[in-house]
Amino acid sequence: MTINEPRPEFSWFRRISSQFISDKDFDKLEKTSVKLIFKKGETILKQGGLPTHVVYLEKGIVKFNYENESSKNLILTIVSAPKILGGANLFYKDNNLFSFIAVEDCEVILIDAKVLEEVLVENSRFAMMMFQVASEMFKKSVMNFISLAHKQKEGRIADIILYLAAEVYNDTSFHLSLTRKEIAEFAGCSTENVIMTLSKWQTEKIISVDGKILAIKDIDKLKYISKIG
Amino acid sequence: MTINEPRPEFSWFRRISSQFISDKDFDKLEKTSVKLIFKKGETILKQGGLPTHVVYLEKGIVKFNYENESSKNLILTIVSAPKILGGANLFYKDNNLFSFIAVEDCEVILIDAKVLEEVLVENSRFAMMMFQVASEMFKKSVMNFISLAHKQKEGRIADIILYLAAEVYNDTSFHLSLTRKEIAEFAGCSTENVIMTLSKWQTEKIISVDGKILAIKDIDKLKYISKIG
DNA sequence: CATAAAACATTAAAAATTTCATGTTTGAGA
DNA sequence: TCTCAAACATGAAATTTTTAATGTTTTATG
Repeated sequence: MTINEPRPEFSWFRRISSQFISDKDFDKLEKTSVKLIFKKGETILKQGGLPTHVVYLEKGIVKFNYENESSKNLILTIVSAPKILGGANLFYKDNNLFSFIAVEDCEVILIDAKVLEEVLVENSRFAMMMFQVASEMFKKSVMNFISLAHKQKEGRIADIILYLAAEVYNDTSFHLSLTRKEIAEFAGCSTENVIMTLSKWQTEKIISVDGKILAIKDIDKLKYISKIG
Repeated sequence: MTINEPRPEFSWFRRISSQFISDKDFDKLEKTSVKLIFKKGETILKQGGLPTHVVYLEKGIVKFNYENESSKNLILTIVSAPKILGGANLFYKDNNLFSFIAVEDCEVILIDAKVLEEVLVENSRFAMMMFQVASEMFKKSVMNFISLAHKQKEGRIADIILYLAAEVYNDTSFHLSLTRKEIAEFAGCSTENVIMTLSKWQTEKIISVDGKILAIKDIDKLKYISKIG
């Protein structure tokens, strides 16, 4: 990670915040924030660490990673910029439940959690807005977990491809920055299963895979697979 | 469901709220609240409905139930009184993601969501507290999902038994109000699997089952099963 | 109290999924 | 550019889990 400009940008965050808090309060947040650049694979915030900062993801893609005692990973969700991360960590005083890891090169702004809390206490409508943002993210992971809990592998992988297209890459054709192994950690199945399923779907012309470029060719069929699980 | 006393009790909720809001604000909440009694199996709040109320569970046990298109149920979590439910619904304006269903006879107080929001906006520390309560609940379901996602059936069922003892019944021996089918819906596996696993554990003297009374006999072994997954 | 429905239970067969073994391709760093 | 590790790929064996078939027990209700 490299320290960059001393004065963060906050463009998207400033725009949505300005309806709720004063310039003075925003300056307070800005002054105590640091902008950092993380390379693909680097850990932005570590599971088990103290939630001293809230992460504003300005650019890039991040995975929420949970590592268990036997070093097996589970990806809870994947999000793309611009977004405020750490909804769970934000108001939760315990150690971080999971890590944030850059899936692509990221620009993030670390906001001092204490200062943010001060501002939230002074601006209840701003606090409510932040809660809502956090709840949205919560909802997304819950929906993924539900898919995971009572669909079979194909339905789960279909859900993930659809989710990536709709929420992360905003396109039915995208440069997949996740490895097969990571998709497996997201779907809660073995790597081989992901590889086999993707190959199968390619021969069935549901998707096409060319190097790292994945394109959904038959979104209706994919949605059908998701539906029947 | 039967309408009971016109004036709700709120005892636990009043005690924790009193540090944050005025008596006047509390009265405002109280006046617009209704106390209801739900019998085992009754739905307190329905999936898909509008989040017009926040539920204060005064007495009883409630399951968070998600029903999919093919009428398969998934239990997200189970909680016991006293507790504020609907953390996700509270700040989330969309339709309810899941239902609250009484697992035992329950006494609940339905708080008008609009009025509560007014009070929250006026009392940011109270809002922060409420969000923290919601986050705690979020954490519990996430931990269950994680267990679900990369443990095998036995590890998952062990996790559920341990969770019920520690968080719901507060005892290693308890009157199990869930059916095997419900445990299966919580563990994300088939009913037969739950039945077999419980029988097996009984012969291995890890638990004892006598009618509806379940007792953990060897908590270390159960924790070991949970750990190795 | 009778009776039907739901819950509980057990087993074998079928299906899904993982593990393992092996090999090729790709990509990052010396 | 060479080299090594990781990613990608495939198939078969082993394992886990579900489904189905069947029967007993418990519980709720007329």
